Amino acid sequence: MSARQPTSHDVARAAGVSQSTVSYALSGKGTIAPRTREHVLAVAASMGYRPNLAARSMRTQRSGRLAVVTGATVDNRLRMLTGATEVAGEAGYAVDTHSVDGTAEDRTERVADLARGGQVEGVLTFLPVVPAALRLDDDAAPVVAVAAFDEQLRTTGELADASLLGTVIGALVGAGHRRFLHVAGPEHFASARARRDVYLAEVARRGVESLGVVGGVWSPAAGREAVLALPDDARPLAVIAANDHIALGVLRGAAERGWSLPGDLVATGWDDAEFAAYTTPSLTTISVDFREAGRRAMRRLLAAVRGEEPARPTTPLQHVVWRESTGPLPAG
Amino acid sequence: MSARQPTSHDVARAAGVSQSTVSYALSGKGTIAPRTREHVLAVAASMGYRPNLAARSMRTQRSGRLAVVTGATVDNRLRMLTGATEVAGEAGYAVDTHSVDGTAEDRTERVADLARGGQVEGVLTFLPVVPAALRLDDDAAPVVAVAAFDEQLRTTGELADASLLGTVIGALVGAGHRRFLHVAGPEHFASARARRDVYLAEVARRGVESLGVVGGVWSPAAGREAVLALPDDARPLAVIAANDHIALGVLRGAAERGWSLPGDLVATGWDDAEFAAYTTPSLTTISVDFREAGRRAMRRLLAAVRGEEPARPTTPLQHVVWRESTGPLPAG
DNA sequence: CTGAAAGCGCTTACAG
DNA sequence: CTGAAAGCGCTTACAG
Repeated sequence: MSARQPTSHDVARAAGVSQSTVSYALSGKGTIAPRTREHVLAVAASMGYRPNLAARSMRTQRSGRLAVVTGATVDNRLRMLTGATEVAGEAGYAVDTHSVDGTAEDRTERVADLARGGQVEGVLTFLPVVPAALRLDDDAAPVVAVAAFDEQLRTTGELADASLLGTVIGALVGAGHRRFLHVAGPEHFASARARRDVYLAEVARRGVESLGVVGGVWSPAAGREAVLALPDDARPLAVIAANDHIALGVLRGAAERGWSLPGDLVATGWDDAEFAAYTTPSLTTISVDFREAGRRAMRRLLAAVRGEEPARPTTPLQHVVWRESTGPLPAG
Repeated sequence: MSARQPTSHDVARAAGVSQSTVSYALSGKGTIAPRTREHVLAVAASMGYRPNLAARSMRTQRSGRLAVVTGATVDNRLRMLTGATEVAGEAGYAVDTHSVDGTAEDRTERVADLARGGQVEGVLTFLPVVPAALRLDDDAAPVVAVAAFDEQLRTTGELADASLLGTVIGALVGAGHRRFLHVAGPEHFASARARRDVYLAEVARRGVESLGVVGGVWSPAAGREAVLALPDDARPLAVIAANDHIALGVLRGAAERGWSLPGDLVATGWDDAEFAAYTTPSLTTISVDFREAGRRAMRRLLAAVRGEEPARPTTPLQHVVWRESTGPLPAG
């Protein structure tokens, strides 16, 4: 057995100073002579001293911990988590990951529990919650929901920004497409609702035909079934899928019917998943910088924890990537 | 402002007992009269009491925290993280997520830092580390590496188990295939090495031709380039890709050359990614239960933390899923 | 069966 | 500029 972690007391003894001097030297807070400070720092480093966070947390009454809530659903949350963890670490926070399943109400309850539990200073959730069910007292930790979309809740709306779909539909109309179909994501995702709403507004505004909105899950099966359910004379058709997984199912459904792209059908996805450039045909989609989204979400949570106003990021998180699944388009 | 979190002292006052009695009642450890215990529990619950983990940790000299190390790479780690978090939570541990980038040496250094830092009781890494570089003292926290493959390191070898590839190659040979190619994953992944080794052993053992081992990254680009680099007379060929992303690139490369599956080429992947059932043709692959892999990895870490022998799981984590990309096979 | 008390390792007024 | 001391909220021998 070797020695346990050195404490500030051990460092003090080795440096020939008092324990409080060690603390002041390390924090840089008190009025410490530069020579003393450097000496203490050198001794602490040579001993491999690391402050005990539990003790610090007890004394400061701040846990130094933030919770991030994720779920098992397959999507881009690991990249968001990566970005969020980076920013939290730079700010001196540890991130506790919580994996939550169940209904939206279950998840909301778990998030509320975390915010009220006093173990964390803030909660960032990557899963939709039900704002009306998220009853938090004044002393609960702040909650930031990524891509949630409600006034009561602090939110990072950028992932729910669907405005680029206007660009996509505009270009397809410009290329001669007159009939559209939307395969939507789950209703409780703000991003899915926003994409559906922009789709409906765009087809109405541009006076083109819509065969409606179908789907409701982030799954290739939804896209495949949407195409298989179409009448033969639905062609030519432009299918706007709410994400790349759904769009992949659209490609698959078209292949099963013997419909070819882009002649019978064109398709678009969302997210620029790793597979999107390698399907046949490759998928036109909207690329999203999820890692940066995670960074921004965490910055927003940190601002809430500190009671500051969050910085309003200006650079866009999304851009359109045109590929083969939409066929040739007029330049512009 | 409302009141801060109640402490065991507050509960004691409200229940008319001493603070130590509250502690014994909650932990169930001391010799507490059942009536007293129930009363304390009821009062604590009514006040919404939650023990301060920092204080507990300070007193018990155990942090109650485990670190999980992930990275930004796109793969199935979120599902593994989900499983690991579940098991840790059930065991009363909080999980700190650390996102690490850089070279294998950088990552190893970060993992070693975490193990030595004294803030966590154990470290689970989903990224490969360099065992030789992971110099840990006796008092460092135990490290478990998922799919690492070295004697020095505790490891969960199941994800690196490539034996099912023998089944796959056997069936393909039985169907008449005589020429194979392997598109491998990165050398520092134990799973990639194991798949390559089984591939080489199987083609040698069965006396079929191998065009070699190419690749080296978990990316569709590697699969696509491998196919584009083949001579025209490589057909008919069976391509064994180290994962589904690579296999997707193989499909794409074949499409670009005008080669059809399964006539000119058959292909297999690994992981059963969500897209694998929806490519055209759909992908024969080896399905892996990543969530269960995460659970088992965390159980292994918990066993190491407790100094126990880990349970040896018996149910398989992987199974072959035959789909269109390998064409029709003889029954059996 | 219950309570008084020590102590985990810090931070931070306060005294010198 | 430095040190002695209090106290954060628990757990756990120990005394009664």
